[in-house]
This record gives sequence, C-alpha cells and structure tokens, in this order.
Amino acid sequence: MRTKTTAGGIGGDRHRSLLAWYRRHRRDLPWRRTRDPYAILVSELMLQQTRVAVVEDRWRRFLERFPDVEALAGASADDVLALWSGLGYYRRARQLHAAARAIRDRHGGRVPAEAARLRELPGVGAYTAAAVASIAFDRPEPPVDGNAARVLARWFRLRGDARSGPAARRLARRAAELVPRDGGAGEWNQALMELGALVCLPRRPRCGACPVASSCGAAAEGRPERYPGPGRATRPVRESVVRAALERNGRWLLRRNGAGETPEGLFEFPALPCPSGRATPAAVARLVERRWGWRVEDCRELGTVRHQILARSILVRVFAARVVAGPAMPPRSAGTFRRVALSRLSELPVSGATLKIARLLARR
DNA sequence: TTCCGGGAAT
DNA sequence: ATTCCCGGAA
Repeated sequence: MRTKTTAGGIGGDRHRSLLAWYRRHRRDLPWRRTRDPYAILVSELMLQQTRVAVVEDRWRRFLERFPDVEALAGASADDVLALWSGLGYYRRARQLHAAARAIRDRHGGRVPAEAARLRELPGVGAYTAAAVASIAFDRPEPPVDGNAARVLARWFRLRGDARSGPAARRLARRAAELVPRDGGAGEWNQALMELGALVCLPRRPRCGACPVASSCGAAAEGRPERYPGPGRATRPVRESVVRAALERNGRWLLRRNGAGETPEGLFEFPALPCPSGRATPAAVARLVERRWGWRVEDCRELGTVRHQILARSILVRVFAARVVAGPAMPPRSAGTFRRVALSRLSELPVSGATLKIARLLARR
C-alpha cells in the first residue's frame, strides 16, 4: 500500500518532477498562448473526442470568424456548423453555440469561473467544466480526461473501466487530492494530460522518458499498458451505401439531412436506396431519374470512401453523373436540396464523408 | 487494411 | 446503456 508521504504530497517531488518536465516539453499549442476564457472554452469543446492535430487549425479559423462570445452568440446555426464541418460530433457545435447564447444572456457575456456554473452550460460536462475553471481561472478543479485517467491509473495502480463506475470515482478522488489548491492548478492539470498525450501512451508507454516513472506503480510492475483496463467492447458492423454526385452547370447537388437523419441538418451527397452490391452506373442513372426526376449522362463509378459512425463502419460507393434535363429542384417530399460549387463547399455545414467525396471529385 | 482513442447527453 | 465521428497508429 502506497502511503502519502511528504515527498509525494502537493509541492513534493512528484509535483516538482512533472511540472519541470512539462515546462520543458509542453507543446506550443495556440490555445496555450491565450488567457481568454472564451477561447479556452472553444478549445476544450473542440478537443472533446478530437485530436490536437485536427483541432489546431480549426480553432484558429473558428476564433477568427467568432472572436468573442458576442460574435458566436449572434451567428446563425449554419455558419457555426460550417466552421465545424469535418470535425464530427456536430451536436458539440450546436451546444457551443447555445452555450455562447447562455453566457451572453445569463452571465453578462463573461464565461463563468465556477465549475458548477460552467457545468450548467450546454455541452459542458464534468471534464470540460473542471478544465476551463482550472486552465482559464486557475481554480483547483481536477479535470480527468482520457489522458489524465490513464496516467493516474498507472501511477496509482487503479484498474477498471476509467469511464464510469468505481474505477472512475477512484481516479477522480486521486485527481482531486493531487491538484494544487493555492495556485498552479491549470499548469498541473495540463502537465498531467500532456504526460498522457506524449509519454504515458495507451499502447506503448515511453517509461524511459517519464519524469515520474520512479514513483509509478505500473512501471514498477513492468506492464504499464495493462492499466487502466478494458476499453471498447464492440466491433463496428460493416455497411455499404451508394451516393450520387450529380453535377449541373458546374455545381453539385447536395441534400440536407432532415430530422432523424444523421448528421441532422448537414448537407451530403444524396444517398440512393440501392443494394450496394448491385449498383451499376445504369441502375444509378435509372434511380436518379425515378427518385428526383433528373435525366443524367456519363454516369460512372468514381470511387469509394470509408467513414465511421460509431458502431458502424460504412463504405460509400460514389457514382458521378451530369444532369442534362429535369426540374431545377426535386419535389419537396424528397428533401431540401442545394446546388453548390466545390469552391464554396466550405460555406455550408457538411459531414466529413462529404468532404472526402468532394476531394474525390476535385481530382477527377 | 484494420484498430483504437476520445466527453457529453439522454 | 446507447448515441454521436474522425484521423492516425499499428
């Protein structure tokens, strides 16, 4: 049983080693160069379930477009979603938008500093509330993200599902014990998460480079990758779908997903109700005409695109064709369509799969 | 080519 | 317990 000694307590050797490592090795991320709570809130919302490398560029563009709470709160949902295109989990964008409006309407336009108040904002859970409170306001709150959970699980040999249940509670308690109470909470929390991101890796931890390996329980056991415990259980089911890229006068027809279709409200190349295995250019051309009334020429299979929607792994077969006759827009019952040039795709909210298909079309 | 990591809401 | 996505490591 590891007991809490002076050396291991707050301000002791463990803290000093990790903080020294962090100051030396921390990545120069754009949101670490600002103290603006709004900018930090945006970064944390984006970083939920999304890697740093992807978020970096998106965060810059998002803040350029919506530099403060007021700008975001006053924006349209479509504009916010357009800046989010390809990031996935589009609910986060709607929630961030709603959070900005709540901050404007209920907090006088200032991001609240209390974790409890932050927690009330849409899209802000326990982790994000603690992260913003500590990083932007230096409150002694302990955010436990996947990285911190893994570091703590190994450090203190806490096994089990880190995402919920008793193991998650033990991790939260440890994190709360460790966070400095009189300054430096944000720095400490980021150090813990950075260690998880750079050194205490899920599969092949680099214990040789770890500043706290000498006090790490899992490293002492020699099998650190066994912590925290079992991860995802189910394997994704494989599916296949056919989508039509229809061009008319240099513009492509996109359909907006309706209620119940995911991702809801985003534009995608329209799907066809065709058993993917039997899709041929002729069959696709026939379906397009029957479904939307468009007569097409030069129908051919352009290629395939893969994407994941949680439990499903979807293979998209893309057929491209030129519309030569038919209505400007299909009947209302077929959904909402829009004609858009590839160069203007970034102005619309679109899914990642749509961006992939657009890349396919661009280098045709 | 497959596999895996990563928060919040309901 | 289930739903939401994507990119990069293996």
